[in-house]
Amino acid sequence: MTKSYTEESMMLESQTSTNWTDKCHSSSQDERDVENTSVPMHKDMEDDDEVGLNRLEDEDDEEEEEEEEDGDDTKPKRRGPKKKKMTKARLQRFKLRRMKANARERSRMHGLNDALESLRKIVPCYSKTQKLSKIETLRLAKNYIWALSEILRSGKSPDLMSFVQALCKGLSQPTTNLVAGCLQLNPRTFLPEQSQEMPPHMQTASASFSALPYSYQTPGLPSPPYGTMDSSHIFHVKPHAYGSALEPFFDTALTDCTSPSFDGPLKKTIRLFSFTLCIVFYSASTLRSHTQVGIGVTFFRMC
DNA sequence: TAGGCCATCTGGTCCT
DNA sequence: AGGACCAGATGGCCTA
Repeated sequence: MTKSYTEESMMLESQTSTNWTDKCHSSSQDERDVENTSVPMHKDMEDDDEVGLNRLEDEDDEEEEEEEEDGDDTKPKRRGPKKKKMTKARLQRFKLRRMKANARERSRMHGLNDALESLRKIVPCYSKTQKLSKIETLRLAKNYIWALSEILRSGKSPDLMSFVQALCKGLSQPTTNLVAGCLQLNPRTFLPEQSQEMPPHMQTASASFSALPYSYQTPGLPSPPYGTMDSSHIFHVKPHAYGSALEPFFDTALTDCTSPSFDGPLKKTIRLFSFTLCIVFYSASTLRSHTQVGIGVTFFRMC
C-alpha cells in the first residue's frame, strides 16, 4: 500500500461521501481493499496523482489493442470481444472506478436509510431506544397507510382494537409488542388468535376505542424501553388540541371531509398520508431485494 | 451458537 | 463513458 493510493482513496471519500458517522469505517474499508491487492503503485502517481493518471491512460491507450494470446490451440477460440489484458494501469483504473462506485453505493444506501428513518418517525410507533427494523418499518407503514385509507374511505371512526389489529397485521411478535407498548395496550387484547382465550376483564377492555382510553394500563405488558406514544402521534396532531384523543379528531376530520378545502386535521392526515406513501414507495422499491418481500406489489394492490 | 439484521462490496443492467 | 439502480454475497454485531 503506497501513500498516494491512500490519499487518493481518502480524497474520493471526501468527494463522494456526505457527513456520515461511519465515514471513517467506510474509508478504511476501501483502504483495506486496496491493501489486499498486490499491485504496486505506479511511480508517477506517487509524485502527482493527476499527471500519474494521465500517464497511465496514455500508456493504457498504447496497450489498448493488446489482446490475450494464450497460445493454447486445444481450447476453442472464444467468440465475441476478446478480453483485454489487465495491465497495471488498467487495474489501477478499474480499482479507482470500483472505489468511486462503492462510495456512491454507500451514499445511496445512506440516503435510503435516511428515508427509512423519516418513515420510522411518522409511523405510529417511534422509539429511539428500540428501533424498528427496516422490514418491520415498511410493514407497519403499509398497515398504517391501509388503516388511514380505510378511515378516509369508510368515513367512520375506527374501533381502537380493529385499528391496532390492522396496524399489527403481519408484524413480528416483538414489533407487535412494541406497538402495543406504544399504545399502552396488551397485545393479548387485540391479537385475534389469542383474544379468544382472553379473560373476561380483558374482553371488556377490547371494546370500542371511545370506551377504552388508551391510558389503559396493561397487566401483562413488558416494561419499557418502549417508544413513547400518544394519540397525537398516531394522527400527528398536537395532543393539546383535543381533550380526548381520537374521537374528536375523527369528528373534525369527517366533518372536514365534506369541505372542498380539506382544512384542519384531515388536511394534515392527507398530507401525512401522501408523505408516507412517497417514503414507503421509495423504500419498498429500493429495498425489494433486501427485504425479500414484495412490499411494492402489496402496496400497489392496496392502492 | 444459530438466526436476524445490517452495512458494504461487487458485477450486471439500464439509462443519459 | 459514467452514474443509478439492483440483487447476490459476505462478514460483523447482537440477542434469545
